[in-house]
Amino acid sequence: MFEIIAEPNRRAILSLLVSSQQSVGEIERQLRMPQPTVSKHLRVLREAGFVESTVDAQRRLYRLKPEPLQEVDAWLAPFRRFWSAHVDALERHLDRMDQLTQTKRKTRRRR
Amino acid sequence: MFEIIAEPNRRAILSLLVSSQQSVGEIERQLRMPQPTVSKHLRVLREAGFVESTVDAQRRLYRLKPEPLQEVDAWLAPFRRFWSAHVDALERHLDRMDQLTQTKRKTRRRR
DNA sequence: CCTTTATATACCTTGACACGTATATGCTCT
DNA sequence: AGAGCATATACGTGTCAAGGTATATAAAGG
Repeated sequence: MFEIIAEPNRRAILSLLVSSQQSVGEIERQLRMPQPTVSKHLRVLREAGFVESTVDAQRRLYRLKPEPLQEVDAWLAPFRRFWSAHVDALERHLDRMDQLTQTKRKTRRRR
Repeated sequence: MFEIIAEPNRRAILSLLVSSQQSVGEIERQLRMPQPTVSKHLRVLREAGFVESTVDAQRRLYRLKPEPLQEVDAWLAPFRRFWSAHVDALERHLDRMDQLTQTKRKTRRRR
């Protein structure tokens, strides 16, 4: 999963698809990427469940599937807790600084 | 950035550090990973700004830095919008189904 | 000082993967 | 049926990164 989105071209493709579905040719043109490259990355993305495709005559329309990226999001959850805890700690620290300094200069930090 | 967290051992190290700072040896033991491997991954993580270290006698204590993972989180933002839009669409769809069926059977989906 | 402990680095080998080029598959339209 | 377009796949090549083993650096303690 993480290996998949480690590849810059694949991330570019995913970012393209977030707005709407696209054919291979459209992706190829917008990203200025040789067609076999696009097809191969799409294959990887499809097999990993990041995208799915439907047939439209000779074209294939690719669109995003949410699940894998949601798992990435889920993996990030503990870290989000970590850094928001840090912001809290920083705020408490600043508040304490505030307590200490407000006796000297009579201004107060806004909340 | 994405390349960094694509490596499973590095993700394991990051997950360890989310609870509290750890020395190289502690990481080595908890993850059952040879020491040079740990050191090399920590170097990569440090140079990419995912962790920082302080010296404690012969030990080095490594702790998380939030910024890089926050950037990953930021990259995910558009996709979060994408899939919550989809949940919304699904809900609207179910509500419409509800409208259509409630005339036949007199029960109503709970909100 | 010398040994032990903790961590970092050097070197080598191996495997995976991304790319380019060429070619195959498949659909459409005349 | 044949030409042309859209997409997929096959193959050969180069690069890079991870792992293992050995060794270097450095601090602690007797």
